[in-house]
Amino acid sequence: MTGRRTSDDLKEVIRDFRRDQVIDVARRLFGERGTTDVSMDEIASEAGVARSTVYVYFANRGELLRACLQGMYSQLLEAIATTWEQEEEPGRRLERLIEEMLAVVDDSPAFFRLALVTQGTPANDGEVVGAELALIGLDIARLLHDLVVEGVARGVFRMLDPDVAISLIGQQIYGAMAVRAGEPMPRPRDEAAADTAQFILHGLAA
Amino acid sequence: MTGRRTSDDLKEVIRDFRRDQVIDVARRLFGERGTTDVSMDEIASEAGVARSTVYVYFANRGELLRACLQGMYSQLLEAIATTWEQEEEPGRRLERLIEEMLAVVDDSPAFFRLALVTQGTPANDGEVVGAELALIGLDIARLLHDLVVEGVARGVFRMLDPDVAISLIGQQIYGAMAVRAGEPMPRPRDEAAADTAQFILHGLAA
DNA sequence: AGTGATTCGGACGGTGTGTCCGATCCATGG
DNA sequence: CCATGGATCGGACACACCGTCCGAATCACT
Repeated sequence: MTGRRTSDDLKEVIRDFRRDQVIDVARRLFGERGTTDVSMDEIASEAGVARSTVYVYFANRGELLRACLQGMYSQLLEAIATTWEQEEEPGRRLERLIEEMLAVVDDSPAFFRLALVTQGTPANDGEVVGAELALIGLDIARLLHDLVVEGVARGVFRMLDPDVAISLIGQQIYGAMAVRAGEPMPRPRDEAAADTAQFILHGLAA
Repeated sequence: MTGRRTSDDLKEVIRDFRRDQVIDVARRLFGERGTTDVSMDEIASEAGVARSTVYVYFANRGELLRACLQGMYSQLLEAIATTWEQEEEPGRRLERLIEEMLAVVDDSPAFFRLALVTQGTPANDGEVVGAELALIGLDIARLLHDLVVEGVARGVFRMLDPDVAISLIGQQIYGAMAVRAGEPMPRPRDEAAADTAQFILHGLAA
């Protein structure tokens, strides 16, 4: 509403702003009540726009879901990146990594539950979201790979196939997230992360 | 009048038979393509009955889902029970337990994905199924509890809070199931179970 | 053959999605 | 000052699914 002159750049900005406006609302609602329970109607009205306008910015429900996931994802990656710089020791890094991922769960448990399910499903929402999730998984796997190699090099981890190790660690983290997503009153996040990390480290220990 | 009891019993049998007929189809379809993607129409026609007839046996979609889960569940418990008798050593029992659970996943991966999501959600399908899943979790937790106590008593596991141990083991298994449910071409089941069990046992080792 | 239960087929109202189009607002440029 | 074009609105439409209902047909048993 401020500003006299509108250039094409400004229109871009406005457009992005509108988009984010809808995405924010959708993320909140999806996070609170799950995806199947939130209609496009509700998102639109909550965001203060007409339903048809939402379809100007997102081709369909799936695209909106994808946008929400991408937002969650980039947020997560950013958090992990700073963690990665702050911590050096593999065990600490793992613990902080887990803590960041649990934070995502705490942020929007119901939404995360969706993320879990849709993995690999050819369902309506699923196919798009599943692909997105797979990419996230790959990125995290890369981080874990480096972490395992580093740990083995330092002699704190026993020798084992990095691929198997990644898979097992990933499974543990996945399970921790999923279980937490389902709990009405989860434990303090740092405690949970510490326990999980310690258990994994025991399993990896030399 | 004559043979009333037999007649009634027969009706019971027929009724159960019909029910199972629908449940079998539903389990297959849900397992193949997920729950959101299979309509009641399709289940009915695939089972060779009218849609309205399905609603004679199941109050709604949620009830049908519950019935499917219960079928899966009792099948799983039965398999575990025989395993439990065959195996004595905690490590072996754990490995076989995991193998049985992965078998459930292999049986109907898409369906199992549902089971994961709905946990704790107030979504339409979710609330009923979630409750069912919670019960299953409790039963499995009981088994794991005994297993941990036994392992500690034998001195093969290090001393740790059984509740924490159960939670961690559960998370690992949960993750293993979830990841496998999302994989198009999962590894041989026994290998996966062996790796997972071994990792857990390392984490528990004295 | 008669009777009661079971199943069928289809109609209905409700809800949600995605598409479409005219009406409206508003900044810009002539 | 007004015309123009883009963004937005609001609502209608077709489609799909769920759950309910009811009359008609079918079947099993006496």
